[in-house]
Amino acid sequence: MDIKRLDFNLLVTLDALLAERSVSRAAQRLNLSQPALSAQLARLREMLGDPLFVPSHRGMTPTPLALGLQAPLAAALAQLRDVVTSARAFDPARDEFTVHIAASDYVQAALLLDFTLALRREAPGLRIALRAADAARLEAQMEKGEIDLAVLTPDGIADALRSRRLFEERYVFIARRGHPALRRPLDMKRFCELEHVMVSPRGGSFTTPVDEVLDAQGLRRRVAVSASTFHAVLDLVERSDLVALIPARMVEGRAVRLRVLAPPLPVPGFAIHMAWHNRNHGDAAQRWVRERLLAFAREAPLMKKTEPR
DNA sequence: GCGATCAGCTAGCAAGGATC
DNA sequence: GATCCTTGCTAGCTGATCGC
Repeated sequence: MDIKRLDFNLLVTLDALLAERSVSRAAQRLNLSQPALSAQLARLREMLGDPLFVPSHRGMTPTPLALGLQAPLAAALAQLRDVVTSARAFDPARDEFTVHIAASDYVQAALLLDFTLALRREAPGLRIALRAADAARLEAQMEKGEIDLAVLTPDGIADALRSRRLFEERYVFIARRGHPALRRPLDMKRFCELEHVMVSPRGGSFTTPVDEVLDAQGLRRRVAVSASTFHAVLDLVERSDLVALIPARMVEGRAVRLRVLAPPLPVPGFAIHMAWHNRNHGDAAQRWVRERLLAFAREAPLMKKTEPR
């Protein structure tokens, strides 16, 4: 094949078709009309000597050749984007851009809200869209450009994504100020007798790794409420005699209403990473946001002290 | 609802001629 | 030889339409 005759726009078209599996949706994605994209597909078919996509019940199914091209094509286009975007100068004080960040309610409260305010001071033209993280769909959302950056635990990050550790988190024990059970020191027996509220992001679960640690010691705590967000946990603990183990960063600034103690048993903490797609790796604006987030996460004040039990 | 095709339109490009 | 203008061709677009 003579590369001088190759229309590189057709490779972008093929990439969009492989992502969307539909001529109409690929056309929408590229801001072209459906006939224009259909014609480009016809030229791709002629160029590669393969049907590339065959009609199926809903949309188009890629042929083995098209599927085989998907990964190397995506990598090549990402490299091309790197070449172009890294050459573009980026000025946070003047440029206008939007970044879509996916994270859990914990990460949003513990890190991203303050980060958003700090970032806006440096980049007034910046728009930030905070979205709920869905680990199962994350890679596809990033591939489509719906999500630029995700902040989550490493087990939710697909191998194909790039990632970097932001910080380590630990759990603290919380109860409302004036809780009658905490007039005496908190030991394991009292810890297990108290009524707990825990987080189950997918809903319905009443056990966490803490319960496995307790189980190994032949102990059991009473989980009375399972909530879907950490905010609900904080609210319930502040308004009742329920207690909870909660990531330390969640209780920053709540010392007036809450007592924060070290847990009476070793509770494994967790790491928070940021993840991004190869397509954004070289983009100057995206890179700036990632660098600022990394610096912010490592500088952000973390409640290091807990009351003595 | 979807992809493919057609007719008509526009923009870009190469070739050829005129002018300096 | 360089530059400018005209002309014809081609690629690619859109809206309309067809068949599945």
